Amino acid sequence: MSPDSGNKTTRDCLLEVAERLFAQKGYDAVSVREITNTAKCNLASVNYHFGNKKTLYLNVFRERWMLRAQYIRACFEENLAGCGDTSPASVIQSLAEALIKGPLTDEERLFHFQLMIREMTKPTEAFEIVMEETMKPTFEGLEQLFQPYLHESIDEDRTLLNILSIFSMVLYFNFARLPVSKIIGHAYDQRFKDRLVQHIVDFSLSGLPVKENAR
Amino acid sequence: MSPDSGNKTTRDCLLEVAERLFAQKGYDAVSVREITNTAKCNLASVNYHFGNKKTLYLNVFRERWMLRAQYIRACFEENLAGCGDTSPASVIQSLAEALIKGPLTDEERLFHFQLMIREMTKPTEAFEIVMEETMKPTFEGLEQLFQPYLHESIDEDRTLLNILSIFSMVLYFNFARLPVSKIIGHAYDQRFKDRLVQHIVDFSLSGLPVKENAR
DNA sequence: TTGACATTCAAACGTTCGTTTGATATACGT
DNA sequence: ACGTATATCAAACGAACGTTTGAATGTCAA
Repeated sequence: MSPDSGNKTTRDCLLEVAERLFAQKGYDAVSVREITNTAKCNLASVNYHFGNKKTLYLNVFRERWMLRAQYIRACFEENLAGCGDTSPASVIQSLAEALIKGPLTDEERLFHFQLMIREMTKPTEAFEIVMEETMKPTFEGLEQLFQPYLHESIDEDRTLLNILSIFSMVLYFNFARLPVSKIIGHAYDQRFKDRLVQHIVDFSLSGLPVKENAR
Repeated sequence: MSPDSGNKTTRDCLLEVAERLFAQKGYDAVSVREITNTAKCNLASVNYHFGNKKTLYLNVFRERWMLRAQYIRACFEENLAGCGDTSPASVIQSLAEALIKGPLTDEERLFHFQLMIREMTKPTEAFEIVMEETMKPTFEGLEQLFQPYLHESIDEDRTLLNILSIFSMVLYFNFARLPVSKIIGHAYDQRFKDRLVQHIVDFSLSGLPVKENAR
């Protein structure tokens, strides 16, 4: 046993290193040699433990990505339970906090959403995992939570568009840190993340803060 | 002269094919051989006309991406001029229409935003082009348009966050067609795009359509 | 201690990559 | 018609790729 350092198995070490590199550079830009060198193990170990590079990538989603998605979901449900009600304000607040501050470290969160974005721009087999086992259930849950509070005239499609819009903001502020930082002019520290959550809640509930007489 | 078909030069043909493939698959997943085969020209022509693969990629941004960004911007300004005023509703409507229906074909629009997303997740030298020459100027213009209509208490940062939120929706609905289609349950036809524009305007101005007594 | 199994290792496999080369074909001013 | 610059071509270059191999090492029940 000679993985990265500590008592992790070579297999786990490969998954950990692979996740970081795949998220940062994308599947094709990372070589098996780069993974095994970073993990300080033999070149052949990827094929020994996972069969091939593609299956390693897939297992990053199965064994790591899915786990993180479950953490985030659990955090959302805890946040919401702590609110005492299921008003849209509470739901959005709980969701934004789980996704932007949440249970993950900054690094984990970045990898998580980078991998997600990569699957959306160039879907592989992992796309099904992301969609069917994570996004669809979450969106259906949100739909049911919002339903009683929305105007009766709002059909299902519009509710989904609203949820997608909230999701797009969370996703964007998570993966596009670089351009956001460039435009806003400061880093993603704790204070900024608090502000981000507040902004997403405000914007989702009221849109632009326009003067009444100017609409 | 033996490019793709018609009277385009080999150089232009290479740029055209390269844009499509880079957008669809990403820089590393596309080989020079795949580009030159698709463009029906010789393997060496990439190096003859552009020096190397990386410079070809960069020129896709310089000669094609930037041009499209200018078309979109011009379309936005036309739309806004047609509105007769610069109220937030008119600005957002003009912006959403330019970006979602706009002057580009569906294919062009997809490539445009896919390339943009790729630069945001893994920036190269092209990132500077996207940020400094396109996004920053656009955002500053929007900021000045919104300013007179927003509550005086709103500082610059909050205005930028609002603009980024609108932008995140447009970006998401443009590049994430696959997951959006999967969740909404139908394709990106003209009717859906009309609806999308209307939704973005509504959501940006009012947020969720929540009953008054439930906020 | 032995034998069976799981894991790690250095080395090599054939393939594909980006790039270079030198010959050949075409276009154009003189 | 000639000479020069421009463009295209087939072929080859060395390097890096994913994967395979077979020997070496470690682990542990019998």
